[in-house]
Amino acid sequence: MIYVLADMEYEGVLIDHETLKEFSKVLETDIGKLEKTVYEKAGVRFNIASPKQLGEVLFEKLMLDPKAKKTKTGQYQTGEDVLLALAAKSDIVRDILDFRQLQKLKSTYVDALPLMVNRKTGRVHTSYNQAVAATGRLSSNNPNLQNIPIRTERGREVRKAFIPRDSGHTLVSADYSQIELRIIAEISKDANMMDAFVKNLDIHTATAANVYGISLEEVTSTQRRNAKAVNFGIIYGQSAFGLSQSLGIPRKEAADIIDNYFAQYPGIKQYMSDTMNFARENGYVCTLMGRRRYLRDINSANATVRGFAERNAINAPIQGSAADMIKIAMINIHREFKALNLDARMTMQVHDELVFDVPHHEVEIVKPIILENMKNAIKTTVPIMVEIGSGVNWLEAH
DNA sequence: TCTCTCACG
DNA sequence: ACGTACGTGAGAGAC
Repeated sequence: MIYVLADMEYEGVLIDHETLKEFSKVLETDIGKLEKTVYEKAGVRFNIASPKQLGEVLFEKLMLDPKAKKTKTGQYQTGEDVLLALAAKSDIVRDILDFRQLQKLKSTYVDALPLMVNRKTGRVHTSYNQAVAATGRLSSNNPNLQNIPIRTERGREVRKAFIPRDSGHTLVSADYSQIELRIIAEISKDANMMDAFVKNLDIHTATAANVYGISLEEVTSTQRRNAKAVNFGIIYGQSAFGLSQSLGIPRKEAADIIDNYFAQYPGIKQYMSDTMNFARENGYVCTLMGRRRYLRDINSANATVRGFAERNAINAPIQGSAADMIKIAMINIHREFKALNLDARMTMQVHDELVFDVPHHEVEIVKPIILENMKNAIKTTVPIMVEIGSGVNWLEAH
């Protein structure tokens, strides 16, 4: 793996300066407008980027919430969830949320990435760390290329600035579909969930049909949304409280959904209790490939501390097995590219996605190599699906 | 250097 | 009564 990562780091990625420079100006203008509006609505100039000052303005001057909560250091909480709850009745809060989003984009990505370009190569060279994440995932720093925006319209603009090395190349991106849910199906051998993947169903729709006892065609968008939240929450050991918070529904309703979920997927319930028992007796848990995560707090007398360790015990084999799988795929793809003397290069890894810089004439050669190696990295019963695309920038390739 | 916030899977 | 979903890295402010 070291050799693969070294080659990726040396290779680096090309950034389109002009796109980012232009975007930075646009953001600066928009941020300036938002600042002005916020000052007018607040009746005072202050540093919006300071959580301390912002909390005082919102909760002492404007009295937006008499029951505003404070952090353990005595500051008002001004996190996104807090502000979103106030946004419905206060347009200054909506402006502040917009300000935050744009400020983050500008300072963390749009202005910072060009400064990371290497003088000699003209490219950005991240570091991939193999021994940071406790689950076996990689991490990336200087700069972090594993958290480039994608969820919002304006965030996606940043991805357009990640481009091939020249006009003779194209970016190819391949990502695993629902890899963690496939792995929990594989590890738990739950018949119902395996069946959904074997039939290549939309897993969240299939889960909704199971949980609500209806046919696939009858599933509403709300039911699918609820099922999706449970599918994700389960991977992390989420409680009824947590599910009710994330969906904005009563705790009783969340508890019913979870009960139905475990009734439909008894193998997953079994996996969770087996894994916790294993951890209690052995002090560690294992991935499919035998990687261990030690859990020193698994038998702690402190329920909160123990709860954290228990959720780690459930999550680590899932997240860690997915990490093992993509690493094996990377080694095999790297080896095959070398053997065939290809000019295509692997340039980025984002947990379930690989990105390549490929000469046009090699695109149709590398696609099957990438697909086969990603799908077959580890022998599984559950089918593993990979989506692949190409384009003139990272957003288009995705 | 710590805290808070927020970007990603 | 308490806390409540896992894994990261980075920027800005405050001290």
